[in-house]
Amino acid sequence: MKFNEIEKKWQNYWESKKSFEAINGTQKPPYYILVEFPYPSGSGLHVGHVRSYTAQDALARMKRMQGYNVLYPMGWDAFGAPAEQYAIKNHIHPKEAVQENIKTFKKQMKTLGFSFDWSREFATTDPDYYKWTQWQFLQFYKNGMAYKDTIPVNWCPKCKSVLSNEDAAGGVCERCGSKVVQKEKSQWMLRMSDYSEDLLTGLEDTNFAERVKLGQINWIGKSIGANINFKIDGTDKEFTVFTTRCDTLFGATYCVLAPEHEYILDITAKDKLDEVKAYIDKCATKNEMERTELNKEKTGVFIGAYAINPVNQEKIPIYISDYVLASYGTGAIMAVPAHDTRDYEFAKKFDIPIIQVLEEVTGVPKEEESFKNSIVAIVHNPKDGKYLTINWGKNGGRLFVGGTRCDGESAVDCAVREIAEETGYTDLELIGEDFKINHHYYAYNKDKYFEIEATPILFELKSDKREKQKLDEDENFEVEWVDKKVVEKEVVYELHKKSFEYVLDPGAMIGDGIHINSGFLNGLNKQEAIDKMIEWLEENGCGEKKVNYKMRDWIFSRQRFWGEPIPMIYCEKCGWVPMKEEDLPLLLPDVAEYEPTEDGESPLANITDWVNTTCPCCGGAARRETDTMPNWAGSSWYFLRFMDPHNDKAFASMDAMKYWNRVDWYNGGMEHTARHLLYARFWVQFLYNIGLVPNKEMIWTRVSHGMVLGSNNEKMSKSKGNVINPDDIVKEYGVDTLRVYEMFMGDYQMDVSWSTDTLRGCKRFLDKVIRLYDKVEDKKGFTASLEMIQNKTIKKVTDDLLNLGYNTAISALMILANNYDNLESISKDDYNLLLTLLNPIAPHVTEELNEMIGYSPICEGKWPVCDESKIVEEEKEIAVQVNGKVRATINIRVDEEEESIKEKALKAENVIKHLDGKEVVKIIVIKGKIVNIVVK
RNA sequence: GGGCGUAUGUCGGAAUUGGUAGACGAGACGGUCUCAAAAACCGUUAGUAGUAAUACUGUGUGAGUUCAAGUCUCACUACGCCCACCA
Repeated sequence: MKFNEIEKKWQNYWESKKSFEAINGTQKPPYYILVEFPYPSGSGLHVGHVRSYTAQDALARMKRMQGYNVLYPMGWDAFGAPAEQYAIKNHIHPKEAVQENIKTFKKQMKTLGFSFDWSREFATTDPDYYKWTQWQFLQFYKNGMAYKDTIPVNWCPKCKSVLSNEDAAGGVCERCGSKVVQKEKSQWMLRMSDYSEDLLTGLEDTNFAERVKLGQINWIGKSIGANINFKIDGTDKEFTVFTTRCDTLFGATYCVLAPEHEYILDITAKDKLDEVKAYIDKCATKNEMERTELNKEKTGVFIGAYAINPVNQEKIPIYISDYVLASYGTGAIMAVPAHDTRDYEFAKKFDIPIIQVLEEVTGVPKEEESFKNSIVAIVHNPKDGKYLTINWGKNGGRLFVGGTRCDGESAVDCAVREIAEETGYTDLELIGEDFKINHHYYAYNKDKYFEIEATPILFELKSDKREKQKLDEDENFEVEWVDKKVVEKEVVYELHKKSFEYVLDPGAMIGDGIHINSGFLNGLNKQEAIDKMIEWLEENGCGEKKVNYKMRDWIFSRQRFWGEPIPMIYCEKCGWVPMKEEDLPLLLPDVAEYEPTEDGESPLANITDWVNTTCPCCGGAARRETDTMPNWAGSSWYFLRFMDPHNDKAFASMDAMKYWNRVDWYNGGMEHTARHLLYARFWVQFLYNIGLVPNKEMIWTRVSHGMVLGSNNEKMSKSKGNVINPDDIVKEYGVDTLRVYEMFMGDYQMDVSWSTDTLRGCKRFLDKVIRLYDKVEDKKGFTASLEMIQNKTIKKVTDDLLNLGYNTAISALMILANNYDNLESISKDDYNLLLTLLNPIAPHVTEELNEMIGYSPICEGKWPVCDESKIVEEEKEIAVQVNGKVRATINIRVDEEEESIKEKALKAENVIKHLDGKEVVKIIVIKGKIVNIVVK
């Protein structure tokens, strides 16, 4: 039989037998496997889809054989912009395009033999489904979790359309290339930020992959810092700043308020008012893109007022600048230019003092050290770009000029003196001093440990004028000018290396170190100082510990047609009124024009029949909300619906949800690990808090797969011509080959590129399995010589299918098949075992071969269990190392005594050779693993 | 700029979690079968030297910990993804 006939035959069999339908409430233990439902795009199934669906399918098939009631559902995340764009162009309702695409997807999925429970299929665009999405929105609203706020949106004046951040990347409309502007819009918001802490702690009740958890943690962005109150000089007013670096408070040399800050005009000096107002107005007209543009020159205005630094009562100037965001923290910062990049740039531009309060530490601090002030002098010759170094050769390598400061001598004076003494050059121009470094070292000539505070200083050479060097007797070095490459390669001493980096690329010192110029913080590192400063602030009533989250509330409105209508009505008299629950679903109207309005309202706003309605509260004339929900809405709870998909009384019954309990295994793309997963968890936690779902976390394990790239290692795309269509592969090689290949191609969690060569190798493997049929004899039981490898393979495959080790599972099966192939004949049971283990990945061909030997269908049978007693090895070959190098191997019994292993190891021929003339110091025996003989 | 991840033969990738690096597959080369080809089968395949036994080198770079490092620690480089004036 041809493989396509075999495939059809078994697919029909499964369908007619309803082999994969999950039944709510059976006695079997439930197991819920979920894979992200796709957006049914026009281009059909991607080979990437095939990879994750096959992986989960293999797990589902194994779990069923292990006796679980497996729920492995599939549906469609079918709202979204592409369908709407298509509809605008072709003047048809998006739902028609969506239906067409779903048909294609479903046909492809069926061809690939995925064991989805199709009886539970739905699309987010089904009114029966989005009715409940709308209903849940009403619950958010009724519990005070949904509110309206005015938010700037990306607006393309040419397309007359609101753009997502993605479509507006770089401030340019992705579709037409025109410049994106900001437009204020009143939007629905969900109070997601209220759940920041719960979403963080909830992770402990999940089994998400570590990198997935990290993604969530970073997105939530909890930072523990401090609020610090600054009094405004000469007034009784004060303002509060948020900082994560309160340890640097002694280095604060100015403050900055966001242009939107509420106090500004109250505290601005009279003669500065016009200037300040002008700046505020200018910022207001700038769009978010312009304001957040990278590498932009800093702008700002001094407002003529001063703040009092609470820790040292210093008067420091207050500026306003748009690099401070009103929406984060308190909308005001204390600026520490020495230790913050943005503050540094601003201070340089406005010539504000920079005070270093933290020193980087190099070398290793020791107990008893002598202290010195010193310098590292770097001299640059602008004529040829070379740097002045002194080369000590074997006695210290290449260094810059360095030296110790005499009493009362400034760092620069010291540097000038040392340069003259050691190299003779005197005609220098000072370029700059950089941040001091705290360095620890051991001086051989003095046999002493030193701690030095070293100042890196950069000079330019003005002329070759040179005097005689004044060298001590022991100063025996060459003065050499070398270029930057040589410096980077040969100046390896940490202090000098760092100094060079500092002066070459001056900027804020961001890292950890020890505090200086900081009163009671001196000598402490960053974390110690933060803790101590928070303590001090709280004791002195001028600040407090403050937790901040990056995560904001969820902007829940989209100015689009093809989304769930938001079931809210605006009445002049009653304000915003929710629709009555019994009137849901609020259907999308059936029209054929979806042009957005002139002013960026959703296309729904044009459909007056639909918009105009009556107020559910007073019965008067009212208008519907015309914005729709974001794509994320429907996908935030679809996994609950799969538990009870046909319920018309509730989104899912509590009984059904309690039976399935939660999603045991959820797989999807890495790109969704932050946002989709966070939205879904937020949604569930809210439903839990109002008593509608049984668990606070409804997803247990989450794993993310890597992408399937084109054979050229780039993302598959039509324009690059590297797209592989799964249909073509199926036609030429068969479904099972494609499935085996996609599981074998590489580490499941990492990106892999397509290789048709390797695909052929998988075909060969399946051909070999088919050929093995000719070796099957009508014998009873298992072939004795195969039992060990068989049981090892059972164990390996079972473990691997549960741990994403699909590629190694297949490799183990290949080894088993090779073992079979080496024999003259095998038994039916031998053959059936191989077929069963391979069945989850290659279900069609294995069922067929299994039927040919007269066995009943694998999918109705039991998954084999490893007999541990059969895999105990008695003898083992282990390596013998001499000084860590393998010199021989010896055979030992697994339970062999250490003494006897030692004896054998020492007798091995090649070992004897390597012991010759050496003294054995130690013999390390790791039982059953390795012997290492240490010799001198 | 930040966060996360990755780096192993010609290629995709293994490595019992610190214990014989390169499993399995691909490709290449040589052979068997054949009039021939395909398929299949057998052999070789990290590098260098050697007929061989064997020796040396070798998991992005540099240091370190250890009897022992692909695996742990630190620094660096390159690439990928996500985020980004987040204080």
